[in-house]
Amino acid sequence: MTSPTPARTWRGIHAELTRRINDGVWRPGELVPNEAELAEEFGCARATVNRAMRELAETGRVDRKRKAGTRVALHPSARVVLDIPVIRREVEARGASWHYSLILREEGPAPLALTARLGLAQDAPMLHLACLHYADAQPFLHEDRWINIAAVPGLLDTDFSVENANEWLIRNAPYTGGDIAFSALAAGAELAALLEAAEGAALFTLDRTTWNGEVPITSVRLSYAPGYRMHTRI
Amino acid sequence: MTSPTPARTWRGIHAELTRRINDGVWRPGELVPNEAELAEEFGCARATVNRAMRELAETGRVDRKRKAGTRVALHPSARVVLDIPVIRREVEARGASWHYSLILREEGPAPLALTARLGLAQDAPMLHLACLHYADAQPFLHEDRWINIAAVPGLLDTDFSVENANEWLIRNAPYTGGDIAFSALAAGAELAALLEAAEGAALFTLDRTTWNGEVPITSVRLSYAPGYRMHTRI
DNA sequence: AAGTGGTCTAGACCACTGC
DNA sequence: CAGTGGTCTAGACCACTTT
Repeated sequence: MTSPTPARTWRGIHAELTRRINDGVWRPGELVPNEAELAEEFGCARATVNRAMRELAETGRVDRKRKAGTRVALHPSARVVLDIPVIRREVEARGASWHYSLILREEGPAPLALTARLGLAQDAPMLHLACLHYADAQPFLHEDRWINIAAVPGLLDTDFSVENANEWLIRNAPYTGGDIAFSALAAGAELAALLEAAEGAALFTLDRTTWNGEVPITSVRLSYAPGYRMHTRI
Repeated sequence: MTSPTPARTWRGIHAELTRRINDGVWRPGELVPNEAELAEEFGCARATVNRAMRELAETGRVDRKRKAGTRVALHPSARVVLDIPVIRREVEARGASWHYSLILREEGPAPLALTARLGLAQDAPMLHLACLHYADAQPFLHEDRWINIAAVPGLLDTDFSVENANEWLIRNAPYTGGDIAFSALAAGAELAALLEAAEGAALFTLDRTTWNGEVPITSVRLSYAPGYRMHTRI
């Protein structure tokens, strides 16, 4: 086993620390030497060790606390970075041509379940959009979206039968945070018809709500056509 | 809108750069000032700007290339960090008690589709395990796993009716990389029965294959009971 | 060849937190 | 209070990429 990564670099040190954890030199829960000691051992600056350790902490391999030191994580959970691209680009990346069709546009109050979750008044004006994204001639995903009209200037002036909401919002409604949930749902009759799938088919579904500070921006459910896989590397 | 983050820190600079992108001060595709110039503007060291910029690059807000400089990303894709915990802990985090039952243990060759994907000989000795994880008395997920016997010392000596494979492998078979795919699958008759779900129910499914260098370690499919949601914050 | 980001250094001070 | 990680600095050299 040669080490293709040069030592003394933060990558080299990261690799060596990873090895020590994997090989059980440092056992789960165990306290590892502090940065100053490791810097001396590796003959490098403390900042270099810090950089390597920070990566290990970000991926959950170690837990770090001031004064308490650094410990090998007891329950290393796999941490995965998912890239959720703009839908058009995802379709095009598959070599298909993308197009898009607006199915529904409606102004009015949202379901109570939604306004409650967003912390909005029940009668807050919302824009409800539903659209289909196609890969070539095939339905790719169904987008069901509610947008907080008060939070997005210019929203009502935009023609979403031409402009697609997914990309328009990225450009025009920045957000500071939000949450995402993935699940599997059985296609109801209407959704099945739209996606040209069998009723009850298993659909990969993504629910995303975004906020700008305290202000809710939009809540969307993306239902992918059957067979969709979201893929990434570790 | 006060700025609770002090300027001059990398977080403060990160926030200010983010603001400039969000507010359109720097448009998508546009070249932003180089690190030295920004360091001068903010009155800080270049390393501090570098740290802020690195975060922006990691989350896909900007694209950086040596010599070419830093540009605001044209197609910002949402980058999401998913935490996939050890199953037992995930169940316990819901306040349920976890238990586990081995359904199948079989040594022998794997299906051709699998060996081919792993780059193993068709007759490579593999261990096939199937198990169910429970939250209290309710089936939580079904685990269908193949393990490369040659790559995992001590594998055949382990009693997986007592020890659960998920955690045993974490401790005993480190990996350097792999891939993960999420999808939605309809429950077949057997799986539906095991999960006490209706046949055809939509199941959230995770396929994960891990490698240690060039050596395939294990390939597993986790099928969660209906209703499961994988959740994270942005 | 030259410009840009990537990294490293040696030192310093600060912030948090367990004791 | 004292030990540890978190961050910042000023400077340097390097690696990559475009010109």
